[in-house]
Amino acid sequence: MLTGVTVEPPGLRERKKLATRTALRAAALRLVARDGLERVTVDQIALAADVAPRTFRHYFSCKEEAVVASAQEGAAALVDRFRARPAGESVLEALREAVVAVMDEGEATSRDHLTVLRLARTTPALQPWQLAVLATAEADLAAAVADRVGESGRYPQVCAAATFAVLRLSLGRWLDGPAADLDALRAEIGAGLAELARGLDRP
Amino acid sequence: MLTGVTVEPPGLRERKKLATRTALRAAALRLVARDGLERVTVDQIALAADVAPRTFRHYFSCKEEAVVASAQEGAAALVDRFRARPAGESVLEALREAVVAVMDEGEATSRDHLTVLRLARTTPALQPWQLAVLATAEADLAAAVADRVGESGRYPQVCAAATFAVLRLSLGRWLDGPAADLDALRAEIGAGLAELARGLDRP
DNA sequence: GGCAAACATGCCGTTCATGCACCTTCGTCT
DNA sequence: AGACGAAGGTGCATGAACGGCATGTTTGCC
Repeated sequence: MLTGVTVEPPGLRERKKLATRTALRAAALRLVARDGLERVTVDQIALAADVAPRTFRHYFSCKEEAVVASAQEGAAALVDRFRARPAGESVLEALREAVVAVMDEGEATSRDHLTVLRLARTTPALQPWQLAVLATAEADLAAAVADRVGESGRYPQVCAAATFAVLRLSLGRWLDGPAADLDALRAEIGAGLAELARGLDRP
Repeated sequence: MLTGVTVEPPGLRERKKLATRTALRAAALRLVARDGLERVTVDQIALAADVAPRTFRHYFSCKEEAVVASAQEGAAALVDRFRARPAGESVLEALREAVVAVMDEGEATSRDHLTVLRLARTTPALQPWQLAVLATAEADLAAAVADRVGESGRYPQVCAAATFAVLRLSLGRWLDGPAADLDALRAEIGAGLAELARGLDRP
């Protein structure tokens, strides 16, 4: 099992809650990707997700948060894959393989994640919320790194923060660059992580 | 000269504009630090800064942005100090010394910066905006690093992103830790940057 | 002095955001 | 099985936020 939290099967209530949340974030992403952030209201998102407008704010505090929620799932999946990597790999190796694993599997999730990234680059108002998502996932990744190396000091935090920074940069550079295929993205991320592994100082 | 942008002395209009902006961000920080983010309205901030409520949104899109604007000045100062470091120092050395220089000088600015950090830790709604400030400064720092090493590829971006990540983490760890003096903060930042210099991988 | 651009302000409508009360649905206990 | 408590979903009301537009005022430049 990859998710290390809930062991008992979630009840009907939990599943409905998750379904509502998923419907809301999917609707938010779809509408905003189609019409632009400014031309979508919370009411429209709620309507598209078949819930009352008031219900929307039980899940998200604003439409920006709903849009980037898809990226949150991707980041959480990355942490799960990292925890599942064999102990033989070094920390950065395991991280790189986890990234590759996440990209290779969930097609729909992966595409949502990339859609969010594209949106965040063209819509400045989304950037703060996208960064907040990364910061949240960063704490989880730091805990996972701490578990892996058996040490809970500064290193896991620095490692997690630097990794997500490289991930964010690499995706940006990939979207800016000429080659838009996944292999180019893997190479970009690998090169970024290699720089972290090698040490960042320069004379 | 440290600021490498404007060469001609700014006219009266520019100075008044800057004064208004400064008054607004100072008022925002003071009121929010005193009463909490939720209990301060944009109208109150504008009133305290002696401008019309409508004028506020010519400068900031929301009160959160006004509060973290103080941190933006601190980050911009760091980039300036980094550019001023002698060429003999390595990149991370220069960054560390720039941090020390910023902390040692501007007493008022430094305290505002730290106040923002403290607020951002107790007020989750501020976190996205604080991170956005760092991301903006990150681009400037990457450009400065590129100028220093004479290379505009991936390395400057990774270096700037990792540095700001370490800075953010170190300040957080310092605020959490027992010793609240500036020497402890310098040590924390130095240790974090040393980890970046050494390379982050672990077996 | 005069002119054009930029800034500050007021007005107004839309959207956002949240507290409160109520209803429905789910989980659990007996 | 039936009942009860808890939690989610909904509607309503209210205050704040946000942004376009028109207007007066200041600034920079000729």
